[in-house]
Amino acid sequence: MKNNVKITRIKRSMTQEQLARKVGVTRQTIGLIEKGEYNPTLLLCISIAKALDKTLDELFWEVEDE
Amino acid sequence: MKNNVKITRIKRSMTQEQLARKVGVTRQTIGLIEKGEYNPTLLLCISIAKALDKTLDELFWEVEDE
DNA sequence: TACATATGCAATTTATATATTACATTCATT
DNA sequence: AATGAATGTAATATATAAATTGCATATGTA
Repeated sequence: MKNNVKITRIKRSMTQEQLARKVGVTRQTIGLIEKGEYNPTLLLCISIAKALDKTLDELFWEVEDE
Repeated sequence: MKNNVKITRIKRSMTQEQLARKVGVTRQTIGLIEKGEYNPTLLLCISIAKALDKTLDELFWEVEDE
């Protein structure tokens, strides 16, 4: 479950902590999602996408394998 | 959490049961997701999208409110 | 009418996403 | 080298996605 969260967050000059707070989850949750060994819920994916000004597809669609 | 699963499934002439089987979940899970009062995981959303030949955005992105 | 198919829905159980707490590591800066 | 900020990671607890079972309802059709 690879995704583009980490690279996009860094481009936005945000820390995991900042993204987590904006999205309303803990830093650890963001870290695990970025690591790709996690299966977040749809609402969380949508929140992350909006926080990073991206769409679901841009962050989570056919990033690799799957 | 509205989405376009139901309308797309019907266009494809599939039953909830058929979609559920193709995706590997139960009919009830599909029913609840279509009803929109459910928060499926990303992997399930991706499976549903592929089963219906759509992308995440087409099924789950800014369908309404949010 | 009677029967089959598709769907809605509710209760309970199970699996897992997420929170919480805590500590280790990396890296930049002083 | 020492300090602090950012991140990795692990154990346990809690919330909730999803499974399971079962029954009700609607609708088409023989």
